[in-house]
Amino acid sequence: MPEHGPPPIFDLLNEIGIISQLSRAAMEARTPEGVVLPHFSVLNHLVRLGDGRTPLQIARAFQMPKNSLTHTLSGLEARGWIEMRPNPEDKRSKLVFLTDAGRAFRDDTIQSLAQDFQAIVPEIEPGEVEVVLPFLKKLRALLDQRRD
Amino acid sequence: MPEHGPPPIFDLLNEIGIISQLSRAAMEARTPEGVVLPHFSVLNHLVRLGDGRTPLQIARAFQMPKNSLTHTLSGLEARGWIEMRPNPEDKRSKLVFLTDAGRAFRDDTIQSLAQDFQAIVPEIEPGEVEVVLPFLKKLRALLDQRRD
DNA sequence: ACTATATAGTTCTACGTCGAACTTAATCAA
DNA sequence: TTGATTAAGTTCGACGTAGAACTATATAGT
Repeated sequence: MPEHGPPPIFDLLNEIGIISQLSRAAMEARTPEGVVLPHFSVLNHLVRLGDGRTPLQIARAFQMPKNSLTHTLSGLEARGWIEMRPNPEDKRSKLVFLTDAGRAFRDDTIQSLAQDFQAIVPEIEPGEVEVVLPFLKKLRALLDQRRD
Repeated sequence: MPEHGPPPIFDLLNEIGIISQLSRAAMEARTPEGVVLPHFSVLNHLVRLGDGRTPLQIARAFQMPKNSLTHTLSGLEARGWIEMRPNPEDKRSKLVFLTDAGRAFRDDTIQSLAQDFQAIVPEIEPGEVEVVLPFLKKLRALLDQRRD
């Protein structure tokens, strides 16, 4: 008598939502007052993929509305972690560059978090990551293309 | 030149954060004005695990501060989807019960979402879920116990 | 029984987030 | 070139979220 509950994707998304909450809290506990996960995420993004990007490119990478990113960038700029320069190729646009202080803060945060996650890292086996991470990327891509 | 990046858990959490955002947006697009993911999550929780629980129990299940849950419950109550009754065993406390309208809304939402996720569900293989879901539960448990 | 402490839930306040409207510049059409 | 449309970024307003303080009740210690 299959009161066939919701498909497993609901369980997955439910769990993902809670983990997202918890990891954000964990991250923000290690970070100066008013510095929030998106701040770190943007810095990390710029380090890994290179700076000199436009705000819109960054916003799209995080599936985040551009007005939200404006707010995040203004916080980063106020702390001297990024610089906004005009985009020579498009006067409407800007380019975002990391400062040395920005790189330093990003590195320090990773250090601090890695230390904080020391107890967790060993519990994660490479084999699991090999399955889970691609799966998550697939799921993200599916959700992304689903919104017309 | 090993600028050895952050450990894989950072990638995992990053991906999880974005998926959480996307799935929330997808869910709220299918839902009446002002009805937000936690509303549905709480209803779903009560259906699956049974109602007659206290707000605090629910808040803990979602790793959510109790004051946030107060807000969510008041929204559910205002829409007639739950009832709050006094807890006979503890006069400080209350018990949360589903109404018929609440169950109906939950079922309808699942229907609508399942339809919406039709394109995604087939892409998810049972074998993947068997690995990913337990992994996520483990990760959640680790993150949870990590906050002292 | 009495006091101190802990717990359930709410209120107050601050803030991150996001849709909508706006400004300015680029692109496209004729 | 001119006018219309699209794109980049900001501003404004509404709202969900969460820390801190508060009220009321329960529990523990003596």
